[in-house]
Amino acid sequence: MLSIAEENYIKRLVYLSLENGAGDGVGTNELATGLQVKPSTANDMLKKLRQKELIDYEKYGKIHLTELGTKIGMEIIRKHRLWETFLYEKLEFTWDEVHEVAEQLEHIQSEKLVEKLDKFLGFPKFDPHGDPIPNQAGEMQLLAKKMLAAVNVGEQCKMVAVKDNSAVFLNYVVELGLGINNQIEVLSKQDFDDSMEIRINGKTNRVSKKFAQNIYVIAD
Amino acid sequence: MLSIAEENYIKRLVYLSLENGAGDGVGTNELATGLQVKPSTANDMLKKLRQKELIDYEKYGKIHLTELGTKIGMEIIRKHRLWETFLYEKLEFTWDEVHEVAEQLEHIQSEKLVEKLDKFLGFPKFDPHGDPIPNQAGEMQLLAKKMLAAVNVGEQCKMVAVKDNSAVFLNYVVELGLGINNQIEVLSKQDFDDSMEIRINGKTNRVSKKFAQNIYVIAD
DNA sequence: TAATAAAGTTAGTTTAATCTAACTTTTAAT
DNA sequence: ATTAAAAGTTAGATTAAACTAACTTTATTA
Repeated sequence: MLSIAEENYIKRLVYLSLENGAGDGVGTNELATGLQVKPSTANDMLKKLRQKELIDYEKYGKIHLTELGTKIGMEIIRKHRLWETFLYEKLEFTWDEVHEVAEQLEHIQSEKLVEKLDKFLGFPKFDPHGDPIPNQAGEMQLLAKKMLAAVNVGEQCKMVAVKDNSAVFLNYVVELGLGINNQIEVLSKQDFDDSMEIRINGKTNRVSKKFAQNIYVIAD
Repeated sequence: MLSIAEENYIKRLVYLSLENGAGDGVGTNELATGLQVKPSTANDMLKKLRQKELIDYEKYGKIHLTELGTKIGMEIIRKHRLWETFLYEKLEFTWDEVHEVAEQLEHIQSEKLVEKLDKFLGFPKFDPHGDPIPNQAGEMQLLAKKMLAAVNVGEQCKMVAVKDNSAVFLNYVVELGLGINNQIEVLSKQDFDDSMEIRINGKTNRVSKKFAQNIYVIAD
């Protein structure tokens, strides 16, 4: 069984592998930064994880998760997202509060707990941030998510997730009356600063480029 | 903030203090045995906990929790029993499965989580084992749980827990129409074999001494 | 009450996860 | 193509929580 520290390294590796795309692999410094540890610390842990056959890499080379490592990582993400859903749906936590507590809950070891929780929540497919929840086999729906900034004038879309999970950003989102699965229509764009006018539930707002680059949508 | 190890020592000290009664204090070996560590390990931790003013003791003397130590201990027990209740009531865990998982969940740090969970469960006063759940202030109903076998003829009581968790026993309990919080009236006792006649929901049954020694009740 | 057992303590070691500082390899830029 | 910067590694130190072995104090009992 893995320690909490080991689980955190594996989880971060899954996220970074997805971000970097395809078989690009992950770097030591990148990983260390993401975990807020020094590269030397990450390096030590990487040796241990390779020993346990959860990752694969050569000295000075990129890190890749093995099949086993990926499976374990997906389980942790599954737990994280199920707990986020629980906190949001059942305990009235807000969007920005769920993450921190889920970071702790994701390390609880009990297969039965995860499956019962999943059932209790009605087998949700997405968490409150709109991110897909992996199933028991570690598979998850990849929805063709894109940035709001990439939507053309006159088109409609549906918000599915946010990129930035900070409290300041999420508060702003809520203030705009925007939530998961809400429709957004792009009314106009300014070439000068890439700000855009959008309509949410009949209400029109102007949002910045930075904002539009932190909202994930799907075509609608 | 306390580490999981520190929390486990404090929790065990609360239980042992209650068991030993009044101001008797707890011994190092007793504590070490309860936590499945060596006395020397416990001794080191005790120094740290004294440093943090959670306990009070002199070299070679008995250990007493301070007011702060007791408060923290009761919070951990509160969390443990709320989680047990959650697992039992909401996730269909059985009586004997809840403890192990609650041992992990009790260490999650989030005041909001505890209070929201309490509310979600409808502010329960007892956990699935019939043990009282401390309130936010750390106070709990001290119910003098006793064996059904110890109830006098003519008295009424309420079942709060079972001692034996075996399937054969639990099946028998169910067959008798007995469940948690059910009233039981002791109608008569046979001095010969200590069997007793009891009334459950208007139905009268004769049960053995062995049975009566495996049902916990409180006066009613 | 003296001897022995039980309880408690100390000193020194181990392991996991972190750090700093110094070093090596790879990558990028002039 | 050299060299400087970035990325990655190694060595040695630290802290928390555990251990063993040896020791001291307190309690028991013959």
